[in-house]
Amino acid sequence: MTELDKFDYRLLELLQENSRLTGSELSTQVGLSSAACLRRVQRLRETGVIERDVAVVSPKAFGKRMMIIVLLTMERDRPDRYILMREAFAKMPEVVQCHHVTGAHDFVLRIQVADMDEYSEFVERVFHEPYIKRYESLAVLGSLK
Amino acid sequence: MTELDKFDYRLLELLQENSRLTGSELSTQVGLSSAACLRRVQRLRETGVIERDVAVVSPKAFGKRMMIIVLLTMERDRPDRYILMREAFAKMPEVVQCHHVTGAHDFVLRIQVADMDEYSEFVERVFHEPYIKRYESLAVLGSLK
DNA sequence: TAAAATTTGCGGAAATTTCGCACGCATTTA
DNA sequence: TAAATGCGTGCGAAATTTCCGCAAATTTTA
Repeated sequence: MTELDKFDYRLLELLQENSRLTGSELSTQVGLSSAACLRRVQRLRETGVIERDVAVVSPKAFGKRMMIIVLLTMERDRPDRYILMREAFAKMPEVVQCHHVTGAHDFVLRIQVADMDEYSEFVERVFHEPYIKRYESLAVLGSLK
Repeated sequence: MTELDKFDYRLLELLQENSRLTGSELSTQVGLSSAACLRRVQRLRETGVIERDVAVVSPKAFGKRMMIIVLLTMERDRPDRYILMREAFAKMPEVVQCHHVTGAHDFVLRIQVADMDEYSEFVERVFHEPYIKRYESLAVLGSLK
């Protein structure tokens, strides 16, 4: 893949904000013709610089009003457990993000639920397992980006 | 806003995966005409159920190969500092996500940088301030979603 | 500096989205 | 109960957007 120039960076910047911008809208912002913009965007997609395009759905519209970040520490006896955990988290609709990390904790999860009841039910179901040593819940008051 | 039905949920599910699906592609998956699908999607956007559409850019394509989660604890003397901090974080390109949380920590940041040098430079510049009491860096080994 | 390769802008063609309209279905109103 | 009203559908035309070929321009290579 060839190098990205300032036009590509500008396009990426714009599309990260709003991927529905049309060729001519991009054109006026970037200073290239509409066709040139679209060609470059197409290429950015093909080469994997743009991995995918997604719709961001409001959690509130789904009635999911609470966000919680969980720091998870597992028992150290079974390293293969990490892979299983990741796969399990991937399937849970409450888990909107999951990072495997180094340090005192093993996983950082971002959880989205309707209310405290739903969360405590989730905790009961998922975290009360023998191979989970500790978990710390941080309620999110507000977010950026 | 009126209630969402199973067609809407199906559309949201599909568009969260790939927001570039065309009307006719949605049509075959959902079982409504192309026009009906697009009308519903348009409505979901207007009513804010779909907040926005974004391109997901590969951090690696930008040379940002390291992801770090930071747990930040501030001094408790200046509550107004939180707002300033959030605004400051919003402007930093390294900070791709920022949550203000309750509990032992105050902020959870997700940081994206090229390498350790760039990270230590960032830490030096941002975290070595008198009103920051403590920070814990968790290097991300892998992520889901 | 000349040749080669890449990218651009300009149309027109193809694809996609938007819109008006008539219809069916359910709920409300008289 | 019958008529009226509202809402969403499918169809097809119009509008918009994307895609693609081509010649000119620009950049890279030798």
